[in-house]
Amino acid sequence: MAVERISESEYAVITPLWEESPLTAVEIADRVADAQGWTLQTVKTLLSRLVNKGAVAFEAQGRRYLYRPLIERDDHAVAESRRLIDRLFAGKVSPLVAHLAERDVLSKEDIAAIEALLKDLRP
Amino acid sequence: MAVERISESEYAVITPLWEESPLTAVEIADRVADAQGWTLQTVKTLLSRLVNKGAVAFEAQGRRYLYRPLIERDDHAVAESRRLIDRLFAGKVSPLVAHLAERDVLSKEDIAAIEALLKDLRP
DNA sequence: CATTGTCGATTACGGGTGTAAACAACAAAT
DNA sequence: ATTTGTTGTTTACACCCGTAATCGACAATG
Repeated sequence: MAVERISESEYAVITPLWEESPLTAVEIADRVADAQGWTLQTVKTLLSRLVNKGAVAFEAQGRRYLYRPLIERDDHAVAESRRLIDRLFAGKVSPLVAHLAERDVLSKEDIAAIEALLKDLRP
Repeated sequence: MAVERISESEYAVITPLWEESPLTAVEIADRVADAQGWTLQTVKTLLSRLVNKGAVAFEAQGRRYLYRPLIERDDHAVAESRRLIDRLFAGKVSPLVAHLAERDVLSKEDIAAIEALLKDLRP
């Protein structure tokens, strides 16, 4: 079953699970409280939506659940990136980089990093 | 007034206007019918939402409207790209390129194009 | 035991989205 | 002049999203 897309808020909630898992709802809420300022209830709602979407699994530990991610962070990042690149740049990455460069969104270090990794791709 | 974000469907409808403008609702519907298969009504709904969002303007020509874009294609592309890169890659482009390279999303030509344009950035 | 706290589950609710159908006004055709 | 078609406008409606409040069950505490 293909995993459904997850929303931006759901992404914020699954992120701590990619760093450490399993975690309880309370632990996750603690980790996102700072950046998001959500109540525990909101985090629980987002968690159950993630479960419904097949992106997160849980296992009961006594009366509470331990959550762990079912999707990979990289898979999600690549899928979302491809969607955007397909839609906005006809599937090519160079126009994206060109536009960002034009708008000075690329730092010196970022540019150097891209050049380095592309160089390593060549046989 | 900051222009609101536009949805994916709205993007599909404004796209023909970036290629040629002004256009009537019927002309736009014709141009997207192929890819999207929407009825004229749907296209009109999306057009009026774009107008409400300040992304498209119209001018009455007799009984029908001539639409033209108010936002730039590049501005939109860059804004959406930045959002994604900020969210998924902490604002850096190199991890994006790295992930795509890893998954073989980058064609030979795409890689060459990126290298060329980055080289030209250097003073 | 009875109260209080805590869990997950259910319900809420306004706004956005995808996808139109219905409507009112006007023009074209008969 | 009446019918028919075409315009934009209004209304629809189910589903997703952000953001919870409420509820019923169980646990902890007194």
